[in-house]
Amino acid sequence: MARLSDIIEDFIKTLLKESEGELELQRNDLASYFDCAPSQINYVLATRFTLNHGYYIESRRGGGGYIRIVRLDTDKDDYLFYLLKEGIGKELSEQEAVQHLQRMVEQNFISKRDAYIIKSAISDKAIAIPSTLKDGIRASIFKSILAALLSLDEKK
Amino acid sequence: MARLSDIIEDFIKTLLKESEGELELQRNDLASYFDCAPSQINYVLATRFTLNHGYYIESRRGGGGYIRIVRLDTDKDDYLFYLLKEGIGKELSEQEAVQHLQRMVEQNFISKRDAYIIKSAISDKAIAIPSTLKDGIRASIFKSILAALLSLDEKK
DNA sequence: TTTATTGACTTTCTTTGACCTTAATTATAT
DNA sequence: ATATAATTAAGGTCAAAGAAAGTCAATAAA
Repeated sequence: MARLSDIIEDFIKTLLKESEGELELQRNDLASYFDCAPSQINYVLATRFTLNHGYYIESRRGGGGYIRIVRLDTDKDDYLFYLLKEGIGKELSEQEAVQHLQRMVEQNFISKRDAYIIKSAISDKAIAIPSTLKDGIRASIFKSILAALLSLDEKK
Repeated sequence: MARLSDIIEDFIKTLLKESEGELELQRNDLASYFDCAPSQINYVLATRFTLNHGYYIESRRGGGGYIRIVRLDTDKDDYLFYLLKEGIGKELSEQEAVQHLQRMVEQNFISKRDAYIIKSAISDKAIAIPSTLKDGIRASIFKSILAALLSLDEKK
């Protein structure tokens, strides 16, 4: 018997296909649809819809709350997608980050202005914590920015 | 399922646009128009029309009472400079950061795309460290970005 | 041993209502 | 006519209830 988590994963991916890569759902609805604990939805999201997998999750609690799942656009830019999935590991130095940004500008994926803003966000000065932690934070911030850039939603 | 508070927020913002940023209304009228408790109007104002959001609220009780909402329009560089120098202290919550970003978008200081990228950089998820440190890092990253935005303006 | 499942508990956000304060108007007493 | 009291007409506050999602650790399954 296929694991429920896999079934839920497939279900969400089907929904995403039908809705062109962007989807808002109610955790409790989905849980009761599959007759499982609500927290299992979180488990599925945490293990199969991470940034590294190419998905971006947003959510809100309270009345009218939701979970929003965005499939990042693979076609948009292979290099960025590669960076997000494999090119950036657990840590990223300032120097490496700047090199990535340079290349992104050269490839015309972001403007010089974008690069300048992003650089300011991930600079050593901005990340004012003990240096042992810096590269880890920088990696996660950089990935988060890549996800935003790859996000389908052009309006934003 | 759309939150009533959001609908009321939009309604007020539409009115504000029509009246060039200044508006007087009756709490009870608005509440009965939306068929909600009067105190929900206060909730909307308290959560969506704060100073950080760029609004100023004045009111008066008793007969002939009113609520006056004023959108604070400012000069871009003045605002960024103020925010950088005084408006943001040692710590900045994600919520506050988003409020500032919303205001910057509404005032056309930055694009929605910019805001989206910046938001991704300062989100709780991106800053993956113990929560006691998060707001401090966020403040310093946010300031660093503000400084970048300011210096981009100077280049012109 | 790793991966899934479950459920108790927590946090966040929204909605509602009971009660409080302030201002204006109207009625009453001097 | 005037000062005062009562009434009415606003808006404010706060806490409780409700509506979501998140976390984490214990167990179960593979």
